[in-house]
Amino acid sequence: VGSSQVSGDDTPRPAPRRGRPLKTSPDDILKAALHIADTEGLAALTMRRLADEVGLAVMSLYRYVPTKEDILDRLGAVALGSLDIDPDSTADWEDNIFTAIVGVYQALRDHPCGIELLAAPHPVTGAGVDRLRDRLLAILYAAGFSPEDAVDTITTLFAYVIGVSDIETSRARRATDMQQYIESLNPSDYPTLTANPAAWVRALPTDTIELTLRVIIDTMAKRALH
Amino acid sequence: VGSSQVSGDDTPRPAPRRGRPLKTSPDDILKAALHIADTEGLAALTMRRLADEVGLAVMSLYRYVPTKEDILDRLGAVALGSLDIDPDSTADWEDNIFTAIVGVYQALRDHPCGIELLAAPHPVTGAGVDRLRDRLLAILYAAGFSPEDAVDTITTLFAYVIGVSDIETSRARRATDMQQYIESLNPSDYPTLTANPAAWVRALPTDTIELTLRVIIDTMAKRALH
DNA sequence: ACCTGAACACCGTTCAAGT
DNA sequence: ACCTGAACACCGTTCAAGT
Repeated sequence: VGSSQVSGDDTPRPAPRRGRPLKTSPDDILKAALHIADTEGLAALTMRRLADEVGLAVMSLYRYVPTKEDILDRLGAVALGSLDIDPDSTADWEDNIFTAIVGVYQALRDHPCGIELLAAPHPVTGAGVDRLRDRLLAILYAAGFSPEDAVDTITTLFAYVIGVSDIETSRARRATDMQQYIESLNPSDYPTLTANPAAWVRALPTDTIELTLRVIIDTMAKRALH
Repeated sequence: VGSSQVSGDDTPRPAPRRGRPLKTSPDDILKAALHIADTEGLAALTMRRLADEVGLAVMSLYRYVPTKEDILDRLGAVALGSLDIDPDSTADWEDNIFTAIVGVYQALRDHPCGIELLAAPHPVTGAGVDRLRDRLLAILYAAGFSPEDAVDTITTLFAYVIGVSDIETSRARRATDMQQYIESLNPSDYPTLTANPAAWVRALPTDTIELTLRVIIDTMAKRALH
């Protein structure tokens, strides 16, 4: 994770030779965009806001970036493609899958905007994400999974990890008013919910998340490998 | 599910007595909003688009609905609150939880905008959703779960169900171009992924979803009840 | 060669005017 | 009593003009 090179890799961008020096770079703009989207949500990512952040006039952004949609594409690639999946050949395939998917989860926690982008109509692609898909499949194929079982397993693991990240970041973004809201409900209408308002806003513990992932892997393996 | 009454319940709205008859009702507006948001996504839900749909000028909407945010609130309540959870007292608590969470999944499939709303910074509340939370907790408390274990179990099940719905609807909305994209990749870079482009766009089978839910319930029960 | 303001078609919403 | 257009502060983006 955490490489400072933020741009997609398949985009050669030769440095300018002469003339006025550039005020910034596509990479810096993308880094600023990622920061805004992660901390304030995708809705806060505005061309005007972004221009402010990098100290440029709005229209100057278009010198570095073709369109806002392109920024979103690259954001998805960065948020989810920054992790390196290097299966440990001495480890169980179960451990390799587990480690990889925990990496995905951590990437989503580091970059909450990744979740919003995964939910968006636009598919999240890019070298990093595609490599991730490819490596996960390779691990499962090597373990004896059929293509269908392998994809179902990856989808199931992703679903869980996306769902957890989704719940956690939307909870985190909306401060603490959920507990107040529960406390304001009529106890006779919602007796069980109001009996313990604090429990509901509790974060899912890491060991529960990891246990669930391991159980999913086990279950899918049993089904796929008879 | 499927009641025709779409409004929240805690909002008494007395019928007008005299004067010009109303062109429409808050309920009809909400129904139209739900339709747009479900079929075209939350981003397509525009006050202007909504006004068109109900045959009103934009500003006339504000006679029925205080603000767009209020519409979104009610949308969440409708999308997720329309299901009736009535635990069968003759059945296992496991079956009751399973049935309820499958109901949630179906509600999310019927109303994809529910997913977008759950990911939004605004919490999804309303009588239906709160009752659902209350009933699920009650089932688990009765089974002997601690408040923390109960909430963790519900969160885990919700996470999975939200993640699956999220993946499925975003796949559905983006037509079929993901397969084309995979086919366009360089096989030497992504050998496993490109070997079977069709497998990736496959929908998660219902029995895999149900198996996963049952396994999660089992696992959490084992942990919570020693 | 790089940067930027005015302008356009959108968005939600206020407010005063129409019937 | 109900409906609605003009107007405002936003949004992404085009295009012509500034240095």
